[in-house]
Amino acid sequence: MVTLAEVAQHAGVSASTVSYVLSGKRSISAGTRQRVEQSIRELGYHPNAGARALAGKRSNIIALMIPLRTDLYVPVMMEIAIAVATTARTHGYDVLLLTGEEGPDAVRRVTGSGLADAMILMDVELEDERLPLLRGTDQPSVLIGLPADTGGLTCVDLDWSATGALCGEHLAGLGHRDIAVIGEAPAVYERHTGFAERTLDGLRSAARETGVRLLHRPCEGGYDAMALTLARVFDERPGTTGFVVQNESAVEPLLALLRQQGRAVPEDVSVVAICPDQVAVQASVRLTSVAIPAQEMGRRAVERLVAKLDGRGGDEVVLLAPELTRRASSGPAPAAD
Amino acid sequence: MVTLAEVAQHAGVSASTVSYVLSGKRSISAGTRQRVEQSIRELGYHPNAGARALAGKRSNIIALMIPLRTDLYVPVMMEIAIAVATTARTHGYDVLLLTGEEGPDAVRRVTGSGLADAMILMDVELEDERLPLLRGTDQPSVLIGLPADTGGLTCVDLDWSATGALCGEHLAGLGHRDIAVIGEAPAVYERHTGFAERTLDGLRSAARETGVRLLHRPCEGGYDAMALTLARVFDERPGTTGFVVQNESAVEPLLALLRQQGRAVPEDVSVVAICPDQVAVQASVRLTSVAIPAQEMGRRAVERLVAKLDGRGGDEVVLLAPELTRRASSGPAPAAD
DNA sequence: ATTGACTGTCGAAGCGCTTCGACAGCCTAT
DNA sequence: ATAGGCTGTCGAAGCGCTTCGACAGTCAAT
Repeated sequence: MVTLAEVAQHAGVSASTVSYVLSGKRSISAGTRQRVEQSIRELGYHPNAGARALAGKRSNIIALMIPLRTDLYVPVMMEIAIAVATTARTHGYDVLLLTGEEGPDAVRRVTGSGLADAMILMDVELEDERLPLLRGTDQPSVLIGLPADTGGLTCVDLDWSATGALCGEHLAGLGHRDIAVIGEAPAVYERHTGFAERTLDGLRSAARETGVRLLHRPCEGGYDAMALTLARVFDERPGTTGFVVQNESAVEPLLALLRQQGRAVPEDVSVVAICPDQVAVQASVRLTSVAIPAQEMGRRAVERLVAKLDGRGGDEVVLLAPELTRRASSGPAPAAD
Repeated sequence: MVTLAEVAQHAGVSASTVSYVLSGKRSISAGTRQRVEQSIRELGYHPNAGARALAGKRSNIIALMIPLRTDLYVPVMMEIAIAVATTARTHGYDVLLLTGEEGPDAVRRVTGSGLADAMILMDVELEDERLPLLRGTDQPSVLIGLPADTGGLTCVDLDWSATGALCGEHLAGLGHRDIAVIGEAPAVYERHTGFAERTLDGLRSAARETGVRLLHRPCEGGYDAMALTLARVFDERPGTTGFVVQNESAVEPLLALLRQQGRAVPEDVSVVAICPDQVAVQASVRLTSVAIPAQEMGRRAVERLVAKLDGRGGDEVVLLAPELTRRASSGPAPAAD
């Protein structure tokens, strides 16, 4: 293993000079710089991360805490994680992967040990038990997701309430009067995940303003669960002509079941999905949808975090505006019989 | 920030004693140990990771290199990543997330800087450009996936060739004579990803031995691509009654298209999928499938790696035996007309 | 009693880096 | 000619930990 001292010797300068060439924190003459850089290349020198962290009091590592569950939006989580890792690298940071398993202890451990300089938390619940810890430390952090109280926190999220409203308004604007919302699994609501509740809020207020009737049904994914849910929906509201689906694994089952029941999309029934674009275009009917901008969420989170690490900017809530893309699954409500 | 020295002072012992209490590398009297542990708890001490890495020459970090692409088996990748992170924690390691983006440079950087003690590589190609680097370093590594030449490497993977054979034998055993293989996207074969080619090899040799005809067609996922592919298959081999699908995003489209064409599953056509169990049971027809044991692959990879780090065991190729679960999508071939 | 082997603890060195203060050499303004 | 200010480089201290060798004390065997 090559050390700074060896590079210094090879280049005929002192260790501190090499360090300053590397960090750029003091001016170095062009000649010296070139000689040092040459030596670094020739010897294949890589600064030792541990020594750097110890002496410099920064690890250049960002911790990313992802949910342990694989029941929820897996591709979205993955896309966020990859965007975080990629963006972090462009700022000179590496990413440490933590699962939710350890819970608040992971926050303590990472903060306390100086393993990471900062952290990004995903899958934030409305009353998340990790929040007091974050507020109580001076280590920068960014949440992807919105807790109930955002005071003293930096958050990045899709504006779910606007997303719900957008879906509601779209269907209402097409003349639908009875709308069913196929939501995430019941467990998601039970643990008070912000995005699910907020979407519902947005839908409700849109419904109120447009005089539309809303029926919300949580739904585990898959065919069987969806079949049951759908039967109940039509049972309770036979006149339902609009669907908003916020559950990736219910999308395709819903389309198949509607087809099977002889309800044409979009002639008889309109469907709006809240899902990644890829899912929307790969479905059996190209879906009108509000995209989940996973990549952008990951990127923005890192950028906010790096800004904080550089002492730029403070706490802030970044809400990304939803965009509805009209595709083939939504159209005017059929004339009432 | 609390340091070792402060803990030592608080407990009335020397720093080295505290260190030995922590590491257990020398015997400590029960009384001293308790006093030290008490002080650690009271002060909320966490050893500084950088200092540890520097002095101990181990970072207790495992690097995990995941593919940048999100076009391939995303849930599988995610599940592996989570299993790796979870298993690593139980052995006292954290996980550093690297994307394939940096390519071989990432290997150099991590190895050279001592950032990680070892690494796990996913999405290994048959002639992967990272392999020479791994062979040339004494840092332990494990591949998830099998390159062409496994000499001097430790690999963990599903036995894809056996998987292909198992699928072929299952369908042949049910009397099917014409089998179509719906594979991954053409790009996957072009970049010589081992698992895709090996599965095909297994299928081919099973076909040879059972006298079955095989038609292999790569396929991008989604409905449109699948529709095109399916049309070509029946065009070329009208008598096809068995399908093997190795492409998550083609599974549901295939089922829908078959249904649409009036071909009943499993009465007219049998389908065997190679996919995670969750996909198999959530599909519109519960699919006979060979599961991709993502969790186990992640777990085994970490365990092999930890063994190597502890100086136990050397290079080894671990092939997990495939298991075919018979569900509702496969049955006897229909009598020939 | 004396030796020898353990046990439990300590002090000090050192891991590879960053950073602070010092200073030589040079240039510009007086 | 001299003071003052830059620029570029160096030496040394120190970050918080691990680990090695030393050693005081205890106990069993001679």
